[in-house]
Amino acid sequence: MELNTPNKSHLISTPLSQFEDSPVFNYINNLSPIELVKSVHSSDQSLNSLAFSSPPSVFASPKLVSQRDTRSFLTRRQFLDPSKHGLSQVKDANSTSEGVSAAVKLSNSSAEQLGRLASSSSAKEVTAEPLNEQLELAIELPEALKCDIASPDKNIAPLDAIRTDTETEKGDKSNEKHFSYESEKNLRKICRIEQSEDEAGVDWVTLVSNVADAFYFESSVIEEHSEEQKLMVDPGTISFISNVLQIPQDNTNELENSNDYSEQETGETGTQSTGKNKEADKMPAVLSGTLLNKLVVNDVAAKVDVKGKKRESSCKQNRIRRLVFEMAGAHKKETACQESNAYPISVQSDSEVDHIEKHSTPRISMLSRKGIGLHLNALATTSSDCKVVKIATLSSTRQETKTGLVLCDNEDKVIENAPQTSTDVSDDFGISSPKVKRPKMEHVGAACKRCNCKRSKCLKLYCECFAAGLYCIEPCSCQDCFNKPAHEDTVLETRKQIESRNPLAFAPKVIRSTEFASEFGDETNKTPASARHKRGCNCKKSSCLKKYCECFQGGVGCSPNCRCEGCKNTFGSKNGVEENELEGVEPEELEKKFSDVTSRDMIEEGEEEHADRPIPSETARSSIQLPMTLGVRFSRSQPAFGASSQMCPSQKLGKEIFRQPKFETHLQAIPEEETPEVLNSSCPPANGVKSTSPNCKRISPPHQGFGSSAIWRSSRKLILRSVPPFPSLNSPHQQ
DNA sequence: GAGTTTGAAACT
DNA sequence: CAGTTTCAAACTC
Repeated sequence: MELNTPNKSHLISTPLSQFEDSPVFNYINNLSPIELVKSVHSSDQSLNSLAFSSPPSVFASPKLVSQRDTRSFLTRRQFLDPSKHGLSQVKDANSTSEGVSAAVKLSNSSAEQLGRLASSSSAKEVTAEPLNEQLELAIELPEALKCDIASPDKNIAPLDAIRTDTETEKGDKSNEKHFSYESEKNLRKICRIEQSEDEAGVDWVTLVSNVADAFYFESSVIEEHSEEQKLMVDPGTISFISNVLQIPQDNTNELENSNDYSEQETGETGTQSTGKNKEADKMPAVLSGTLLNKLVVNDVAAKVDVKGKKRESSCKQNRIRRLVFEMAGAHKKETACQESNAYPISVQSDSEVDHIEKHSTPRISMLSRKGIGLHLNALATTSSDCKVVKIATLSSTRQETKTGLVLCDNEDKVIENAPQTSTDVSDDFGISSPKVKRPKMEHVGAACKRCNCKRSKCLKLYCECFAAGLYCIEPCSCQDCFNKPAHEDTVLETRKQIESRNPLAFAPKVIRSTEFASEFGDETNKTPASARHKRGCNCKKSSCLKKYCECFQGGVGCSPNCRCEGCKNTFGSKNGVEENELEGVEPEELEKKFSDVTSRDMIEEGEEEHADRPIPSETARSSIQLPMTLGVRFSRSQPAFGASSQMCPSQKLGKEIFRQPKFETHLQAIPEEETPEVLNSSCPPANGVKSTSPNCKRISPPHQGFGSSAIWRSSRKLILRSVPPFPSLNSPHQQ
């Protein structure tokens, strides 16, 4: 456990100094204050590696970078804190006796460093230790740390937090391997959880709907507000945050308990953790590892956590949340949606959390997946980066773990599978209608995605799971599947090969309208869909009115890039001309078509169509976009990703810019969070689904989120009324 | 659930 | 780059 600590300090200290000295470092710092901070943090903990390593693709977008920076603070802190805490904790533990071994392990120097870190992160909690050079690093952190410190529970929390941290670290170290391996399990579990969520979904949905406002608020708070502010803002939020933060720790604890990493006190919480919890915990741990942000939060949470033992339960939730946060933070940061998502959760009281846990977890899982997936993808692509991170800490190591890859993948797929995502989303929300759920169970599975590959070994893009960057899981009916953690190397290699051939192979297929517009110009804008398929479709017989069409499947209109024949994409024909044709053909026909396809699928309930079937592209878009933004979850997801890349990868833009994005991913993972644009485009169906669901309320937000342009038009009404979302996408025959 | 259709992915 | 084959999802019955 502690083994790493000395090394860490080592690694961290040297690298940092070096980096700082390097011209490059200076240059970077000059670029933006935020970066400077990052650098500092990173230096402190080795997070740097993370920061640097941060998945390129994901971070590619400048926006993301900025956002990240902000989050990077958090994440860094988290890392640092955890490690710090761990150290500090160790010290404390020593005093207490628990951490003795740890303390012993820690060399004086290492201990000092750790203490420094700890002090920086959470001065109160950690006794002020002599700050050395590292203090500088700490200094940068201060604000964030202060926030943590600010946490009311400091006094109390510290110990717990520390313990948890230490435990987490221990657990992490010991478990790192486990994580990698377990990560998948966790993911799967998450998926399962999601499914289970559906059951509880209703409550969750209600919560979500209720909290929607809070979400926005949250997001703003989280992102913008300093930690201190957070504390100031709301105990509840704080608790939430703390929970989130704690999750890792708690998780670690739980993990330890479950895993036998009992080295320490796991006893307190550990026993409680049930199988689910364990799973969830594991997942979180992994996630936490991957997500620095989570870590940061964790620190705070730890402090806050002190309050209650609810943590245990909350921890699980928190873990999930973390994932969400991480996802949001890492990916979107900006996207209010994510935050909102996270926030809502955070806002909830522990009891609420517990109550929600089930629900939230699934979502989270979804989100996490996405987020993770994205990260993972980035990581996968930049595995090296991840490795670098390892130096930092357990968390980093965790990131390295393959799980990350898995997650990333998931996201990708999700993104791609917009339609499914929609369904997934609906599921998430979905909780809503039971009807939806069932049909979606597939989706649920889809959420995780399920494939049915027989000859591709799930190592080709034919495999949705693989294409999405996800590992195949139980729900899959694939044969001779190599897309499993056990074959990680193979998977990664295959991915590389595919990417070498087509760098965008794993990039999101759908691109936002904006991006799109920028690239294509007005035309794209004209198209109804808010987003476009990056490569475009090549449909000849489906008229782009069936899921065979990726554009349609993604819930986006066809673009000039499409080589489709007889395009009648209800989301927007590839050419204005065609649209015109359609339109010209007649609004009526369009309506019919749209209604037939979309409406049928989407709007079953009726009136909706009204809305607007015709939907002028623009109107649709506008409506769509709005929804997206509104859709807490969705909006976030995309923004974050979009900005960063993950979410919305505009395909054309390039994976680099946006990786994630497949519709499905959005939907699946997060209807809430990520769905964003992509989802919007693709999601519509999902939305529709949800909307249909009895829980229209819930749905509405999602709808927004989904925002497929076309959908949205109808969505307006749909949202309010319960529209069946997308037609084909979700349901189906399904129906 | 089996069979067909479809279009992307992969291959040549 | 174009043509063909392979593949698995989407769809139909």
